[in-house]
Amino acid sequence: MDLIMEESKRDTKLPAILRAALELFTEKGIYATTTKDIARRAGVSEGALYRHFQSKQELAEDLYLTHLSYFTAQLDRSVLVYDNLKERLEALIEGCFRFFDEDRTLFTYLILSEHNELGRTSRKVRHIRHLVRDILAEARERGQVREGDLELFGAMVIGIIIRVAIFRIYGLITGDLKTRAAEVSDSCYRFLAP
Amino acid sequence: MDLIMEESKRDTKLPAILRAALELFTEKGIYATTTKDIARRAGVSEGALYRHFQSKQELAEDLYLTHLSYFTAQLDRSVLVYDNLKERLEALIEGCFRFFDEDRTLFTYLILSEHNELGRTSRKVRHIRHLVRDILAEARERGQVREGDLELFGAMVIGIIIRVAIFRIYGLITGDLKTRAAEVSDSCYRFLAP
Amino acid sequence: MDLIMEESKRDTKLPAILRAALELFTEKGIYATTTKDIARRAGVSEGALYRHFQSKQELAEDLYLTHLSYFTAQLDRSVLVYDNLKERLEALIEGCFRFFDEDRTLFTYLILSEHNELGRTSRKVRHIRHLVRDILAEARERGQVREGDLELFGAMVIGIIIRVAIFRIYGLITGDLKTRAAEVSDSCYRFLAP
Amino acid sequence: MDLIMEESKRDTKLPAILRAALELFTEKGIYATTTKDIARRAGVSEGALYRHFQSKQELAEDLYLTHLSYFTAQLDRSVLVYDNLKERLEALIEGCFRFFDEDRTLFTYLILSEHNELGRTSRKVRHIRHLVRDILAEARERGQVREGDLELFGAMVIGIIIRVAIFRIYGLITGDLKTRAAEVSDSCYRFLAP
DNA sequence: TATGAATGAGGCTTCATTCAT
DNA sequence: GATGAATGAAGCCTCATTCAT
Repeated sequence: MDLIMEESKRDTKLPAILRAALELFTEKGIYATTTKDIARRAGVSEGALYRHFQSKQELAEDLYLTHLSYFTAQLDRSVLVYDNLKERLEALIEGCFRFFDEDRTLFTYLILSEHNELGRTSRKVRHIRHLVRDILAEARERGQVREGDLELFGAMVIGIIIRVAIFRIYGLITGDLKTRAAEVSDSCYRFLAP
Repeated sequence: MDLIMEESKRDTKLPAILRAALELFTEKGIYATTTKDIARRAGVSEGALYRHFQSKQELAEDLYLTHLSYFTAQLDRSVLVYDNLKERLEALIEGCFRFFDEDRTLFTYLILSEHNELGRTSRKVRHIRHLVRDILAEARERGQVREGDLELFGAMVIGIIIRVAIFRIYGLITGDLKTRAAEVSDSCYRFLAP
Repeated sequence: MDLIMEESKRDTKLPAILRAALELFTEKGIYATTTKDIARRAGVSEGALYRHFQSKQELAEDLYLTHLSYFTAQLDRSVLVYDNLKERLEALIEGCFRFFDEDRTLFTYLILSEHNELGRTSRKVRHIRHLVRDILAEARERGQVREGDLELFGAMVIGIIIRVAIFRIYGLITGDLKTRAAEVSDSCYRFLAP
Repeated sequence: MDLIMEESKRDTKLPAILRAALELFTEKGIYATTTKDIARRAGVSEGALYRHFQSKQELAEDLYLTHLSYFTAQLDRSVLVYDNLKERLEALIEGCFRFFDEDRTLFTYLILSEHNELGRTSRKVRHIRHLVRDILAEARERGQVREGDLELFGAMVIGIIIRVAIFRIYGLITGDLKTRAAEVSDSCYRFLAP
């Protein structure tokens, strides 16, 4: 009984606000999204936003930091199951694409958006960029990567993942990305392998 | 005499406006750039902008369409010199990277910015995306590309070019990109070749 | 038992609210003080304020009217003990300064603040202004005040009391004001005496 | 002709804005005055305020610093004509009261308002408080002031000037204050003289 | 023609007050 | 009765665009 009351007290409009903000930030960018937009889509008043966040900016940053931490941690775990480059690339790319298929909006906000608007905040958190760098560094130690600048290779892997997702959004590619994971990771392996 | 002075005034201000706008749009985005910003950096009054453009939006679009057309046309010519995938990739990537080295701001505005802010306008013009698509389609006809979805391959090539440039901007890669062109086009060829 | 707890709860919160409000109104002014400020400093919820007062304005007015009535009545009594101007001035000024020393915040709220924010309300209650006027009128009848406009003299006496207190707050004067009472009332007497 | 054009260019709404702001700040306080109030009374749009000032606060501070500097400098000069306490007090008080009669609103804003809202800004400028302090210090050196704390005496003189003006505003005193100057400065002299 | 003051719409944020729990 | 999330009305400020000079 008490529990229920507590529950219902907590029955806040926060989730609706978060979802509305995420969608709009992704669709139009943080700047172009107005607080009124968010409020309307969330079905609340504008003032309600400010019970949960001090500013629109803070809302955007919270959304970014919270979810990106979670996503990267998950991806880290998936990758660490394996110890060779080929399987790690597969795990990485499949993890990304599965996430894209499950919540395209969130993936777009976290990974595809360039986020000049978040400023330094976006550097505070582990990103797939760091994961890729780590994967390649370890692979190099084990002799699983051919000669060449690792940062350059990292840029290429990440560029591939991101642009494939963007093509999917624009409809230049169709269907679930998951079904493309093997082909993409195979391609990456082709240019990385010794 | 008056005429000449007026002429030269006009000659003198438009380029300043265009350059100022380009820089600011690239640095902060179109939305976040104010007309006052542009006027101040160009050394003209705010009102003066409206002698050349009907709106800030039009200025942004003009800038995009004009330069992108020109760049893509140049790149088209460079690529058409060759008739095989390997050399065409080299021409493409070297063209892009050389452009990046020569005018990073313009390259960023044309190719790296996602430009939600330009809306449909950004679809009106030939983009390197189309060039890559054409290169791959012809290569496929000539049996120079292995099996696999061409759109997917295209996404990957473009993703690589773009992300390498972005890494350069963030300082994760250093030096002129031109020096990386061979390594990058070689990598592309490795995963595209039959 | 429950009743007692509730009773004591009520007993406990109203004074906290009143004190918090008084302090904040004095520090920042009524306008600049938010209900959230008051609630936080009093350790209650914002909603709780509305159990005791219908509005922030009413709280401010209550605070003013209640305490000022009480203070002026006390001062009236102190002054009426005497029947000559000299001693009455001493009683008046010592009463004011002692009050200042004992509860500077309350004195400031009642006497030093100009209270545009209270509007007409602040005219509803007997103020030291009226007491001074009465003292001087009686003194005039008894030939204890020299020639001159009594209202002007009243303004001067009150101005002296108030400004000395303000100087104390700004630290331009130091120590308990009580120790200055004799010197100040003597000065007043000097310019009032025939 | 050119001159006229230049003049008319400068024919800005700034004076109207300054006057409207001054009046409203004096009537209702800075806080309680909205930018909309100011704009309406000045007959301009709200945005127009921001061409001349960065914020409402800056407008309030400018108004204060500019005019107070000017007023105090004038008063300084009037007082320095004399070299004895009696005449200096007369010059001081007559200067204040004449100013009050000429522009009551401005005098109120500069001298009568407590201006918690201006914060530290209000300490940046010479105030009649400093002038009075200087007058008394010199008089003490010349043996023209009786024993006693000079700061306390200063507080009393200023308190008298201010409160007389406030009584005039409330209508407790009537007529031009200038006509009261002699009586007031005489009273001050009575309690200051040895 | 060039300027920059002005406009007016709209953005972000605050806050007294209400109300469901 | 107490809580604090929510409301809705302002408040301050920004900015693309216009227009008198």
